[in-house]
Amino acid sequence: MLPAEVRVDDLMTAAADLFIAKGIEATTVNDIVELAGVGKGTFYHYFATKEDVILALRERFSRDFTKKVADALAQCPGDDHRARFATWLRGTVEAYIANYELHDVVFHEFRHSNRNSKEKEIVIAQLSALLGEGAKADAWSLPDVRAAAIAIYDGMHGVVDDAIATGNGDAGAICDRLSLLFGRILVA
Amino acid sequence: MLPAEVRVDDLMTAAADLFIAKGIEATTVNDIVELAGVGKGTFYHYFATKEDVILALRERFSRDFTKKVADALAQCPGDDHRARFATWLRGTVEAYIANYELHDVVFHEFRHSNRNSKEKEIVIAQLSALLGEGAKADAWSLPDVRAAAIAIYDGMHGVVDDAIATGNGDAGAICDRLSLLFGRILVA
Amino acid sequence: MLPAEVRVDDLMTAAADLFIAKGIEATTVNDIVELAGVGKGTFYHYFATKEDVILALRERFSRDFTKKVADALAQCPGDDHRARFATWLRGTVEAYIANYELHDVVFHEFRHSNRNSKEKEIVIAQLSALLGEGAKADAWSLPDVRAAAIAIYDGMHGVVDDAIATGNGDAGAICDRLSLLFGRILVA
Amino acid sequence: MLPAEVRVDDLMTAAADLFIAKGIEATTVNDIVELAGVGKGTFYHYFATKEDVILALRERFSRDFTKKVADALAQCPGDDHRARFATWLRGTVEAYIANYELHDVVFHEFRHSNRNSKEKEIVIAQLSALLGEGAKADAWSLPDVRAAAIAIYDGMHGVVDDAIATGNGDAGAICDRLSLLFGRILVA
DNA sequence: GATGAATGAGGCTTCATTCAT
DNA sequence: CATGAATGAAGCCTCATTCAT
Repeated sequence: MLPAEVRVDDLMTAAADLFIAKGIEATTVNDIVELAGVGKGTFYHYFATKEDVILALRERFSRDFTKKVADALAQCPGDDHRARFATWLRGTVEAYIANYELHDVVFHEFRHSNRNSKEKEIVIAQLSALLGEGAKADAWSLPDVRAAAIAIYDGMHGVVDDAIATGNGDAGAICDRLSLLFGRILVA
Repeated sequence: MLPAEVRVDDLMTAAADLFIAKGIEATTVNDIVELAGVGKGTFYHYFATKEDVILALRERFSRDFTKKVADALAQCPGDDHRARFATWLRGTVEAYIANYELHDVVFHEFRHSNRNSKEKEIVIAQLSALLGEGAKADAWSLPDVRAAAIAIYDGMHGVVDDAIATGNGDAGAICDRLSLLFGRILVA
Repeated sequence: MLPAEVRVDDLMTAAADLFIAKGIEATTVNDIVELAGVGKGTFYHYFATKEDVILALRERFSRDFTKKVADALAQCPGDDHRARFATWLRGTVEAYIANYELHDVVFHEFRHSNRNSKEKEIVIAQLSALLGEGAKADAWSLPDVRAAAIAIYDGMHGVVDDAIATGNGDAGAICDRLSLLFGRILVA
Repeated sequence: MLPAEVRVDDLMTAAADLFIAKGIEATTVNDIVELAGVGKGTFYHYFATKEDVILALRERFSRDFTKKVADALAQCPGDDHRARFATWLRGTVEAYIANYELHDVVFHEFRHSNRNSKEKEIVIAQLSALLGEGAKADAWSLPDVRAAAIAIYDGMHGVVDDAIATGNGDAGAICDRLSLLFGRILVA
């Protein structure tokens, strides 16, 4: 009888590992509890359904992701907007590379008819704010901040995915390439 | 006893409608044959497995998509690279808006652990070629054509998704916004 | 691949036997298909849920029951109302004795919040008609035909149950006792 | 930490309410403790199993029921047998109407293969005694006291059920109708 | 006394696929 | 060609009960 948090965490981690390894559908609740080393009832003590773990994983992922980037940004002088963008890009790429497998599985493989998830919205809001501040301070001009944020975010995803797929998974190189690309968008 | 093609088409269309409405997993072969108005055995006459329909749907979607854009490009003078890009963008956005629901379901919901599908590769190749030609003709310069193609393509997807989600699904307005954005990337 | 009716019947009979022997709750769908000698899927080919068999059993029971009594009554001169009541009583008691186990299980053990089932209503209507005709022909008088029908029907059930429980399960003797009792109700 | 009796009573009442509302099977021990506002362990302090509550509920119901009728009868002169029967009828109908939902659930829905419960036997014995005394005193004659008691008791149940179902749940009117009916049985 | 986390056996149901007609 | 009855493996989930705190 450990504290509830420990169990929940064990179960979520076990689930994440299996989802990554075998996919969501192929992973059974049995697999999860076996790997977590608890009884099946325990799973349902903490999660109402199998879907629930996925949702919890999503939230945990987003929370971690957003926090990591926010922490990095906090280290950055508030008025050097280009540096802030570079920091955002670096943090985002690194966080994504570190966990893209879980990201894939949890955000793409499982979509219960929610095209634009709350989670993505948070990330977009974070980037939009950064871009908006830069625009306000005339570090760059942007006719449509939100569209730019989305294009940059999804563009980043695509390029990183491609880098991973083609084996060029080095965060530094990817960031350089993306900086060049997105630098063109962030002009006066 | 209609010609086989008609049957196949009926089944694919029924499947597509159901996949969009209920998702792939929730759609059973029973649902499909019922909507198509044929017996269950007929399904297995034309498709080896349920997966097969999805694959067929993917191919049909890609074929249509690529063809539509290629046709539009064919109308365009080969040396006006900016116009060609505008044409590509317009065609792509329109085709995507017209069928994004099927696109979602068939390309995202079903991923047999294939991060970069053959189909996406074709589209990227098409755009890369266009961008490469423009670069070669000095219409613009591009340090990394493939990265630019991917970023533009995925960026476009994200912005269109957002436009649809927020109810601004007008192709013209979206293209204008995207032209402004991507125009910045395509500079000398 | 036998005709559908055969399978349905096999399954219903197997279910009935098991319900009687072990009770509804204790009987699993597995038990049923095993006894019926079919695959588990076959069960769900014909019945949507386990409850469905119970409902089907109810209807079959009622249909048989009503028909048996109606047939017996058809043999009876339409104007000898006392004889008709005796016939009804005899038929009802016999049919009930022959199948009270199934009756118990199917009508009492399983009640999905339906106090007065459609099935009972049919039987009551049948008896009410008989009593009403007798009253109209002055074979007896009855201030409240429906109440009398219900009291007689449920009273019969109770007495037969008691006879069965105490081992006096002889239909003839039971009918004699009941005739005496109910004869008092059916007076001018 | 209330006195044990209070706890037991809270649990029984919670259970009764839920059994009535959702049925016995559908009611979980969790539901019960939640409604009672106690921990799950507490339930098992006072009841060995879930069945135990049902049994306890049965006994409480029967005790209350029998007592109520016995009290009413005690007010009645011992030699006015018709009045005594009328009192019995009135008390029984009223008690039943007041609690028929619990009665249903506790006596019908849960039957551990006990067709004739000990509890019913008590009630029948009570009525049999009353009828027997009347017969001995020549207030009426009865060839089979037990059969009459059962028929009257079950007949009463049926008629009251019907009255409730058809919305004529007035105890007075029901008793009038039943008096007329059963009065015919209780003749010299 | 009171709690509620932990359990695990076992039930119901789904559904892709086959194949005799 | 077309059908749909038959299958059975496999999954999700329930819930009464226990027991360490």
